[in-house]
Amino acid sequence: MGASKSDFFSDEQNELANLFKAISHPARIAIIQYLLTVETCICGDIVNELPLAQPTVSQHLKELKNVGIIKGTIEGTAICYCLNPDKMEKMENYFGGISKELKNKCC
Amino acid sequence: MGASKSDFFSDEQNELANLFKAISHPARIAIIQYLLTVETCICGDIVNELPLAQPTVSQHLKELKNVGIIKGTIEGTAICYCLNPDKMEKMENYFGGISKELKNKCC
DNA sequence: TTATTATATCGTAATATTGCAATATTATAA
DNA sequence: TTATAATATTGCAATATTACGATATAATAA
Repeated sequence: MGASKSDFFSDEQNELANLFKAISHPARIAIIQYLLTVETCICGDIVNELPLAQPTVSQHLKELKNVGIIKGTIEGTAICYCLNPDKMEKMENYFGGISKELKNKCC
Repeated sequence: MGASKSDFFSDEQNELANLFKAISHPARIAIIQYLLTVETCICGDIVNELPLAQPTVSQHLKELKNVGIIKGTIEGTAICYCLNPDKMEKMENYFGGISKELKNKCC
């Protein structure tokens, strides 16, 4: 046996879990943070911003891409990454719903 | 080498990553969901709500407890779990900050 | 005391993640 | 065409996560 009995959970539960898994690593939090500080979406040197080797950064970017949190378009030799507001909003809304619920409970 | 070069990232980046890691599994999303539907914090039978064996559920609860997302107090034979609004708010605020930033960018 | 009930911990197998060197790919420049 | 630059993929070692049977612990009930 091992990891992940996702068949027994709802699509919604699995999607949320996958989105949160994508941002559950400090390097990927840092990538998102960097994308926010850059003026436009045209970036390119994310590798130089992180204390990790190029293949490792590429892998982290792939994971963010796989769940749709970032989008990348080819811009000559470089690649232009930007955040996908829809996915960020999906996660934000999850907490929005929860904090409303919590106000009606004890604790 | 392997997992986690957390020393190279900030405390804030690591804390956020750890919080999101805690909710990056459908079972733990389901646990949070269940805690929200229960009227009061006095619960107990979370095991029966999930398609997982008792030791597995206990392990998932432990991970949520470790990062402070849930709190548990002994209530006779059972244990009363409830969500910690502070941690939920911390995650919610993270997205609040981001969606503000995103409004000023392209994409 | 001896059940019983609820939860936690231990041990272990299966699988997933992280990180990077080496190499491949892709697009432009010379 | 042959560099050069930027990013992706492959392969692999180290480590982490997931799941659960067996067992331990803690609180009440008989």
